[in-house]
Amino acid sequence: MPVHDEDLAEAFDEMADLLALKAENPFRINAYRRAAQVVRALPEELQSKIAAGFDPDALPGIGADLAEKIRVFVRTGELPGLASLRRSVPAGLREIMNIQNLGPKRARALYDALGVCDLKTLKTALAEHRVREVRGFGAKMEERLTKAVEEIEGRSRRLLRSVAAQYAKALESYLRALPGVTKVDIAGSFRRGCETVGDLDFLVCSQRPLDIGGALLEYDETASLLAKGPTRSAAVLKSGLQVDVRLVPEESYGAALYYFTGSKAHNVHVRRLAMARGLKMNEYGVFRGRKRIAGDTEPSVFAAIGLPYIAPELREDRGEIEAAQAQALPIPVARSDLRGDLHVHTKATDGAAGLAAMAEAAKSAGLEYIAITDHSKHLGMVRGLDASRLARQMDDIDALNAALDGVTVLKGIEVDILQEGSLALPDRVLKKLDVVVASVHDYFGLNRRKQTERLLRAIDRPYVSVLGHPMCRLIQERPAIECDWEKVFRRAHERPIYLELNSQPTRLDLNDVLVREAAANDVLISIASDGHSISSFDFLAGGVLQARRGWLSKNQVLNTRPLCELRRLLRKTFLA
DNA sequence: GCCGTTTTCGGCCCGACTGTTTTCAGTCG
Repeated sequence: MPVHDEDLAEAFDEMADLLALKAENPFRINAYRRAAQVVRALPEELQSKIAAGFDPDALPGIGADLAEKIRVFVRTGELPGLASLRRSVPAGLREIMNIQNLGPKRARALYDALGVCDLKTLKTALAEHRVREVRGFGAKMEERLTKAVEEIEGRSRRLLRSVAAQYAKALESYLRALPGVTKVDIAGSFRRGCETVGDLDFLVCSQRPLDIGGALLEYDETASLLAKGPTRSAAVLKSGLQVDVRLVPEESYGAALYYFTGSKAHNVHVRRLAMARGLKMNEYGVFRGRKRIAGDTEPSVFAAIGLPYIAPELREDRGEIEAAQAQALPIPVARSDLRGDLHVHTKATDGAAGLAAMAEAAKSAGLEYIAITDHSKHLGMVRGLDASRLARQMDDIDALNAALDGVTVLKGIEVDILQEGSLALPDRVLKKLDVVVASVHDYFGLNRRKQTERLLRAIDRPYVSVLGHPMCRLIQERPAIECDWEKVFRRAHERPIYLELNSQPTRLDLNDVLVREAAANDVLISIASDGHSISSFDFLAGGVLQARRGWLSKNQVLNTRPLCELRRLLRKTFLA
């Protein structure tokens, strides 16, 4: 029976929630939460790793007990102890303990006092004003909970980073323009470049700190103020996005920026490290005894605890701290390292602009080359190119290149991978091109074995250069295909072909974990816009963020190469 | 339940804010 890492992580999370409801040892609870997080960050599924002899005890935060539980889970799909725990705690309490302002303690208190055992009974108790009678609760809390329950039903979910960016930039400008404000930064998951963002964390330095809460209340886009204090204010925007604004003194700005950038797991780990060195770390600085020894800038904080600077995108406690200690951190690729884009559409198929316009836009975006990769003709792609239209486009590209200065257009195609792994155009057509991006656009639901075989067969075709948006996911809309990525990466390396990191904000495909794994298999990554209009090259910045989260350095990215070297690398993908 | 450059036992990150208290617990990030 296939057992997935996400199922295991969810079981660990449930274990933690139920133990919390029983007010068990918080450190034991935390051990389960940590285990869930560690499992979620794994690039390869545990079931196959364990089958190959891997000992889960080797994972950080996993000891003898959890290792045994993992082995049992992988074998049976059951987490030892979870079933009996479920019987001792009402199931519905789990869903309400994650409501804002309700935690395990309050959820339990409502259950004990009122018999509240799920969302429905909670709603009733709130409506009948029985909650305010419970010891530890009151009218205010009742009001907050009522609001939180309403919000849950409206399902305010995480926003794509690119969407959150619009709200973030507007509020940033507003805060920056306030009298007395000297510094503004956006920290949190936004700064770490996460693909989705749940809230926005602002850091502010101001000579008039007491004004900030009021200013936030007066902001056009503020729906309601959640908190207002001398160092922290919080609000919900009309967009549903929650905003936290922290006020910090200049001398603590770096420490606060570091602290509020997170991730939480990274912070906890680094703080343990500092503690082992006899230092104390918080958002105000690094302290030896009472003496602050660092804190005005982020680099000063790193220096004080004896670590090299770690880029925000890496701060997930996925090995970056150990790498930093070993002086083995990557120098993450930057947007300015990109010289080209190997996945671009035109109005010949579903794009909005013509060849020349896309080439000029690429040049303005600082690129030296692009590959035009319109769709192949296939089911569902109404205007996909057949062999004759493709031939005409190739002639057009020759003519355009003769006229262009400072940017070169390569001939390519985004060819469909058919259900059995063959391609939608014959080899004799593909071999005339510079770049062949092969992508899956249908049959997403094949099982793991079939999907893996399909991709391996496509990789083995003699004229394929890049596997396009390999996971085929749409963030928050469509899950990734099931696939043995380890096999795909190994085959891509042997062949060789390259893997795409598609920069469309809804795709970001490969994701951070798999990008890192692909690069670890010595597969070059093509960071591509998949552009359909002249503004699409802006997406590359988001792709680069994801690449940085996947630890990629410049030399691991295909399109950082100068054109002549790129041509050489592309020729290597064409067999015979 | 994990873990060890003071420890194999006794720790485990830490401060802010709120509401409900009468000195603090719970939640959040």
